[in-house]
Amino acid sequence: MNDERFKTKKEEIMAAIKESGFRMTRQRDLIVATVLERIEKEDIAPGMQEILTSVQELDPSIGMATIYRTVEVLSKLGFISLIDQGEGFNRVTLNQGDITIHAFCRNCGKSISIPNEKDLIDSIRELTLCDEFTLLPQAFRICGICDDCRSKGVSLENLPPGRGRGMGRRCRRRRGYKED
Amino acid sequence: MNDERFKTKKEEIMAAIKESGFRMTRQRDLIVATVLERIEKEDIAPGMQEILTSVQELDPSIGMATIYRTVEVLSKLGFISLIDQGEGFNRVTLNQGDITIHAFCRNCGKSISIPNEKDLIDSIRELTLCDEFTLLPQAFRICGICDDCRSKGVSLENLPPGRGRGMGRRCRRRRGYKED
DNA sequence: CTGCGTGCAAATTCTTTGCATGCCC
DNA sequence: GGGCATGCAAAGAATTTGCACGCAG
Repeated sequence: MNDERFKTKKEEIMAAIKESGFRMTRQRDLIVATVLERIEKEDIAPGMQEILTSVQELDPSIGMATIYRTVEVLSKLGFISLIDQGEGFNRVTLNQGDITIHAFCRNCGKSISIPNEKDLIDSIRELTLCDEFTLLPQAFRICGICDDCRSKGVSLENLPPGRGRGMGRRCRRRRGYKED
Repeated sequence: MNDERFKTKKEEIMAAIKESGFRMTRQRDLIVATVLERIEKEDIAPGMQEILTSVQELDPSIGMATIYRTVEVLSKLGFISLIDQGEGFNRVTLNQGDITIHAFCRNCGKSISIPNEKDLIDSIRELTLCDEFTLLPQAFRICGICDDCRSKGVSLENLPPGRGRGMGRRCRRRRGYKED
């Protein structure tokens, strides 16, 4: 993914934000740029916390609420999708056309490229076009075990927990709990 | 889905629980039965709260923690998957073989049957078997708009929010939110 | 100017866990 | 009888929101 396309995408998004009646702010500019950079240059679907951390390197005053609110706008405009990989939080993926497939290794979390992704997308689109219902633009996640992990002996039997929102979390800290 | 198969499935699960070293309890029996009934008879992927409510009709002393803990066991044994449809909570689906596809209408929430589901499953399996990575047993969700809603004029443009864990929730009720 | 967007902190919801006690094997 | 399972309530994490103020248009 070259700078050319990166810039084009960013401008496309910014234009759409304005056209839709939303306002273009310094914060939104930074967030859009950060998300695009993460996704397009590192091929990673970033989590909300990661986005916040990156954005705060450029402007520490930006808070998490703004990240969520901007992501909501981008989602409404159809540019991104939120996917839950069972890690306990959502990740942001860029929509490629109407159907995006995101495969990852459930052991190491790495993105996995699907050899015939286009064909698979076509299969999904074809099978669901047949008049039963209208497919919405969306992102699919496929979980597997990558080659590296597999060769290290990781298999279905010895996978780490990782199901549910935080299932298997262990350490806890105390925080003032409010009762009313 | 007839009673015969329902019973068989339940016994299969209960046997697996014991064989794996877990214990079979009155609570687990009720939960397994309830989940199977919901899924196989009503063709619905129930949420945790729904399961609790149903189970409590049979035994009001059972708490949510037990539901979560039992679901975790069933998930570990590979019988079910948790899927997040962007509603703010997980739903439980029964794994059919290694790949399950669950399509639903993003407007009314109804389950949608995919005409050529088997073919689509084969496509996924085929494309991902090719030595890049090992596909894990899992459930996919496909969001669309069902025929009914579509004919009522629902389209991509006027869909209710519904993305993220509660994104777009508007009316909130106080803490003790129970459906009854 | 007008009112959307932001920052902050508190609130909310779903989920998980510590602990005392129950009951499967 | 030993130890996993359960119930309860508190804790925890991610996400959302109310409010006062800032800034885009």
